[in-house]
Amino acid sequence: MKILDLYDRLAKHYGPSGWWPGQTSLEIIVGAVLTQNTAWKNVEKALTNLKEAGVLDINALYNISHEGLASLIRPSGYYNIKAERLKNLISTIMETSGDNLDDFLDEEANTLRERLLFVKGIGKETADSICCYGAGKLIFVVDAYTKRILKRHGVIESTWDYDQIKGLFESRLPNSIQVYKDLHAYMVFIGKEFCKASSPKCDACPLKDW
DNA sequence: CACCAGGCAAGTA
DNA sequence: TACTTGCATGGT
Repeated sequence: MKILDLYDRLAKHYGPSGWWPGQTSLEIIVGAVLTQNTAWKNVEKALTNLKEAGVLDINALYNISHEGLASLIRPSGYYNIKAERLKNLISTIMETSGDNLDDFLDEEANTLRERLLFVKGIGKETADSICCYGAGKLIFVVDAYTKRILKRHGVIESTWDYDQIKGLFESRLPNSIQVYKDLHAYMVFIGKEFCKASSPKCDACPLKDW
């Protein structure tokens, strides 16, 4: 099957992806919000600021002011709206599980996903990143690169929506969290390097004759 | 200088 | 359903 072959080729080409770079589950979920439409390098600066200020902590994030939070995450861009989104997420965690993030994440996969999607500012990609990388759930993360790559290889039509593409991967991949994590990362690697919207470099692409 | 980065929500037609 | 726009910093 094509999707399995896709994983095999990329795993051989790249090896372990190293994603998600976060150390703790809290760092991963905060990073998931901060990286929305933003380069990871800028997210790292924001995360460093949060750590140095001692607020990479559920209670601290719950108690910090909007202005204080916004100023710390400034390097990751969209700082006002992201401060709001982080506050919304932290509030939902507090209301659901108190300050126990592990309890919040230790929930049936689709229940967790729906709780996350209910939060204003958490869309499908961010929710699924939190489920997959933060909570270790077998939920495949779809992004714009993945859609473009599959479309260019004739696997899908442009009418396919997010959940259809997610379902395609989940129905074809083995039940391995490591496979889910690495394959999404590989799709981003390929998208950035070889499958850009303008000036794609198909000659050098590892998926040339996939 | 232009363009992109590991999106989302709200508004319009 | 399918576009369009605002949100904002930092790297290439």
